[in-house]
Amino acid sequence: MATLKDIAKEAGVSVMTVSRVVNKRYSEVSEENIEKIQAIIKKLGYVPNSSARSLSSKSSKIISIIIQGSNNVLESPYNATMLGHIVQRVQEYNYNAMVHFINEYSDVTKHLQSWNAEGAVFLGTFDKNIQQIQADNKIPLVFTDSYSSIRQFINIGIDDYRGGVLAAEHFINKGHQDFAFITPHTSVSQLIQQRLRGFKDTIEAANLNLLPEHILDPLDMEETVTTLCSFKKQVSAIFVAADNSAIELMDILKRRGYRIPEDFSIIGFDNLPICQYVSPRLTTISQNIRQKAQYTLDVLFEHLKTPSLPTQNIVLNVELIERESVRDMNNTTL
Amino acid sequence: MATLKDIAKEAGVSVMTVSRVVNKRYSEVSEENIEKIQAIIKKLGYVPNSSARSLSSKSSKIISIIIQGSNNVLESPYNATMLGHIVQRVQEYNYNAMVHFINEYSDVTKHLQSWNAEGAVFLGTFDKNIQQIQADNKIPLVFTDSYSSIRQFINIGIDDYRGGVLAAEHFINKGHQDFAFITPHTSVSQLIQQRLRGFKDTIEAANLNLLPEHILDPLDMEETVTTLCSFKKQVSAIFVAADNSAIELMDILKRRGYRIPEDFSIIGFDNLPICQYVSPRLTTISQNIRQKAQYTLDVLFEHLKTPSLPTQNIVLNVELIERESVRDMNNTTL
DNA sequence: CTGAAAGCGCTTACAG
DNA sequence: CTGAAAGCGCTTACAG
Repeated sequence: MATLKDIAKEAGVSVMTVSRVVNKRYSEVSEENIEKIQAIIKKLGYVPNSSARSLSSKSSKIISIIIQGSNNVLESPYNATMLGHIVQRVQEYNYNAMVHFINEYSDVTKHLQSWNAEGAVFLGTFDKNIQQIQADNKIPLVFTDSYSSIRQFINIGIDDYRGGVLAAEHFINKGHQDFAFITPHTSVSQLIQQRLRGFKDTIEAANLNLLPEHILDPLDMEETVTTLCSFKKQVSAIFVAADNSAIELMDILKRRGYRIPEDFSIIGFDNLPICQYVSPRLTTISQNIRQKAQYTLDVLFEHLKTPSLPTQNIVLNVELIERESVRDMNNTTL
Repeated sequence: MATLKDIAKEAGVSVMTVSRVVNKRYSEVSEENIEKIQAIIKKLGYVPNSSARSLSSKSSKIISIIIQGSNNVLESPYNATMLGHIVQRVQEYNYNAMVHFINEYSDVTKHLQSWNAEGAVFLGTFDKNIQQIQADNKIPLVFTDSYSSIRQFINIGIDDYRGGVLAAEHFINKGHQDFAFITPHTSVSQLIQQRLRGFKDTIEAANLNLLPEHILDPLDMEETVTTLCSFKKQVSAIFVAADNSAIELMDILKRRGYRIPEDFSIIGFDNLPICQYVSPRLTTISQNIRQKAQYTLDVLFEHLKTPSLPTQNIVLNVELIERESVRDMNNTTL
C-alpha cells in the first residue's frame, strides 16, 4: 500500500506537499504540483492511513454507536431502524461508524478512549450511568430516550408522556371505561413509566380509573393474557407500550378465541411498519425514527463543531395513528 | 489520558516493561513489576490507544461489515438480524465492528485500506465485483449469499435452490396445480433466481407448469396484485421469495376481499418472527440467520489465523415451516 | 528480566 | 509555495 512517502519520492517533492494535496489544501500548493501529485495518487491507488491520521492529528473521524444489551438487540425493529438511519447519517458527514453492544458500563469508556472516538451516540437505557460516562469522556455524547435527574446532558427523545395521553384520550373518546397497561418486556425504563403516567393521568382526569392491578409487567405474555382475562371487572381497552408486544398480545388473544377490537381494544407504540400488516391493523402512537436519528447526529456534530454549546434536550412530537384495533363503544348496539 | 510513558515514569521502569504488562506477556516481567504496574494502570484508568497499536503493529482489530445499499438497509429485518448477530460475534472475538453502507464498489477498498481492517464481511449482492474486491484487498473477505462464477471466494449461503424445491413440493402435495412466483422488490440477484429455478424445476418434474407470465417482478405490489388477479387461468399457489413481500401481498389481497388460503395460497421465505403474527400465519422457508452469522465469523477468523486455508463455500440447510397460508386442495369439497 | 533505538504513516508548527 | 524537524503512542527487533 502506497504511503505519502512513496508519492513524494515519485513526484520529487516533500511529504508535506503531498499531504497538502491529499487534504485538499490547494491554495498552499502550486498548480503544477497539484496536478502531478494527483495523477500519482490515482495511479498508485493511494488511501490515507486513518490510524496514522488519528494518532497525529487527534481526530479519528469515528463516531461510536453504543447500544445497550448484547443478544439480538437488532431484532428489535426500533433499534435496527434507528441504527440504520444513524449509520447513514454518520456517513453523510464523512465520518465512520463503529458499533458496540454493551452490557457493562465500564466498557463504554474503554471503547471510546481506545479508538479516540470524536463523539458517541447511545441507544438504550443508560440513565444510571450518564453522569459517570460524562465525567469519564470529554467528547460530545448524545443520549436517546433517556430520563435522568442529571440536568446537563444532551438527549434526543420523544414525548412519551404525551403518547400515553393520546392513547388514553382515544380510548375515552371511543367510550371505553376499563383500562389496562402493559409494559413491553424488553425494558423497565423511565420511558415506559412516562407513557404509563400520561395514560394514567389522562384517565383519572376524566374521572375514570386505571386500577393498579391492571398495570401488567409481563415476563411471559401467555401468563399476562391469562391474568388479563381473569379480572372480575373485565377491561376493554389495553395500551401496550411497544408495538412488538402489542402484536404478540393480539396474536395470543386471537388464538384463545377473543376478537379484536370487539372483546379487547388495543393501542401500541412506535408505529412500526408491521402495524399495517397485522389484522386488525394496529392503532398506535407514532414516532418518527428517521427524524430522531437525524436530529441525534445533527446535534452531535453541532457540538463537535462548537464544544461550548449548552446541552439540550430535544423532545420530538408523537401522534396517534388510528387504524382498526380500537372499538367504538359509542355507535354500537352491542 | 494516560499513556505508556506516564505509567513507565510513575513506575520507574521503561515503556517496554509497561507494554509487556499491558499485553499480558507476564513471563517476561518480574512479578514485582507486574503488580506495581497493574496497580498504576488501574489507578490511572489507562486504556491502550488503538490507533497507535494499529499503526505500529499492523493489526487493527477491526472487522468491517459492508452492507450494500444505503437508505434504510436495516429496515430489512433480515439485514438487521444478520448484522446484530455478526457484531455480537465480532465482539466475542474481542474485535471491533465497523459498519459501512456502500453503493459504489470503489468505496469498499477505500474503507478497508483506510482503517487497515483485518477482515471484512459482506452483506448483499456484490457478485459482479467480487473478483475486483479480492484483487484489491489481501485480507480475508467473507461474502454471504453470493453467487458468482468466480470459483475462489469464501461464501456463506443457504440452499436457495432447495428452498424453491420445498415450496413447490409443498404446494404440489397439497394439490395445487397453478403457480405464480413473485420476486421481492428489494433485489434481483442470483439468489432469487435460484429460488425460482428450484421452484420451477420441481413443478415441471411433476408434469405441471409455471407459466412465464406468472413470474412477476413487482415494482409496485398493488399493480402486481391486479395482474395476478387478471390471469385468464387463475393461479392458486404463490411463492413469494421473501417474507416481507409475502406479507405485503397478503395484506393487499385481503384488502381487496380475497381470502387466504382459500383464494390464494402463499409461501414466503426467511421465516422472520412476524410470520407468526400475521393472519393467516405464513407458511415459509426457514433459514437460521444466527447460525449463518456465526459461521460467517468463524470462517473469517479461521482464515485470519491461517491465511493459507483454501476458500470454502458453505451452504446451510433450509426447511419448510408449515403454518396456515396454504390450502389443502385434497381434503376440500370446495 | 529489562531497556534503548527505530519506525509505523501521518500532521502540526515553524522557518524560509 | 515548500520542506526539515519533531512528535502522536505504541510495537518490533535486538542487545544485554
